[in-house]
Amino acid sequence: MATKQRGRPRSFDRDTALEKALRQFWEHGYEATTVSDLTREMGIGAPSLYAAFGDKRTLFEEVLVRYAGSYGAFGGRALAEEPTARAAMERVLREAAAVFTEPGHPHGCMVIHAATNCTTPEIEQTLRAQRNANIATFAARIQQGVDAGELPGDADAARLARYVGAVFQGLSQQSRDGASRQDLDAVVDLAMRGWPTV
Amino acid sequence: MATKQRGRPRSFDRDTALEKALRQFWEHGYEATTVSDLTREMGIGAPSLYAAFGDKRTLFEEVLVRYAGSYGAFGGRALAEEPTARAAMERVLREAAAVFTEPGHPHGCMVIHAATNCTTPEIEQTLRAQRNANIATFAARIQQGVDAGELPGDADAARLARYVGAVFQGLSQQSRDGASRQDLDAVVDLAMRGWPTV
DNA sequence: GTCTTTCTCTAGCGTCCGCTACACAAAAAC
DNA sequence: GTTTTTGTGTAGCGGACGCTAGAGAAAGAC
Repeated sequence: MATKQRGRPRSFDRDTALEKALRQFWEHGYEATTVSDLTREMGIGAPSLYAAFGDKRTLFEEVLVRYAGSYGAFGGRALAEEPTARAAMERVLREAAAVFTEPGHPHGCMVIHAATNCTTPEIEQTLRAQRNANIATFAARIQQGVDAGELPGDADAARLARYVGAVFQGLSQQSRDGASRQDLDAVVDLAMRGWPTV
Repeated sequence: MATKQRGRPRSFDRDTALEKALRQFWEHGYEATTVSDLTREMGIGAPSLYAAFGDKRTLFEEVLVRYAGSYGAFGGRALAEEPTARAAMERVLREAAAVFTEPGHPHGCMVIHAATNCTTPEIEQTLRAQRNANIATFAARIQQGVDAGELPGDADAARLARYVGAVFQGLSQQSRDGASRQDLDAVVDLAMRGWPTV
């Protein structure tokens, strides 16, 4: 494999261009980002974009994968690495507060904001499913904590997970509306006071 | 005033048509709602729409006023009628959980979701300002509670208000993603556990 | 060098967008 | 009745959208 390519080589770096596309979709959302916006930011012509990435929707789907593996990967790490359910959920929220307000890229969570007003139902549904799947992974981690006796035996993992998800989404909206990392950390402080103890 | 109109009378009820427009904007957002969608749902032709409501943007602004005075009015009532800051904030969240999931109209809060991915910066900014203004009214009510000794003297009204705002926005997103009123009530239960006591 | 393969550029396709000119219809004023 | 005023329907404007045909440019294979 990886045999030498014949023909004229691509004149741009595909990975760099993909990152530029990601930033555009993150900032403006799927539909509000036009192919013209993309080609301008990526520094390439429309035919090059279509040759390298397929159509706009396929490009967006590739952007989603890239996002999940980079800016959106902190959640999975927190779930895997923290010793307790509470520590995992708090770390998810703390890192969200940090990433959502980090300078140098758009604020908030792309999965929450990129297809809010979307006339392509499949795209809207894809992101909605992603959000609900994330909450389901929270619930699974919390249930582990319940089973381990970290939480009261009658604690409802699904409800706690939805609570964390709602706060997470609130943090994202707040960061879009101008809140600072300190502002969001204060929200997390208050949110974690609701966490049940044995 | 109210002297008899000359000329051919309007063949549709303006208020009914405005409510239909509100539902469309609430459901799909400002930009994803086309004039064609509006005329179809309102049951009128495009020239009638433009004669009665001005352009699309002016119609949306009138829809915002109507929303604030109807579906969005519960917040102001809670702030004015409840005796304590805590009761006011909890009622805001409880009524949000109810309204956001009420059958018969779109779910969630229009001010939060109608201009998320919006290429008209003025519209996006108008709704952002509305959201932040709402949080500021929360802060003012909470400060009253602090001054009245309902809360610890060092309680930060602005931070508490932002917390309530974040939970409010999380409830709205959750309702859009399919959460039931019971689901949201459970979120409010947990959220109010974070509220400070003297 | 020539041939083949692949990328890039110009130019423009068809469609939908918000919006409106214009002719006609329906009411009050007279 | 006629005149005046205003709403409605048809039909289409200019522009932006996502996308692509076709010609030329730039590389490896030989």
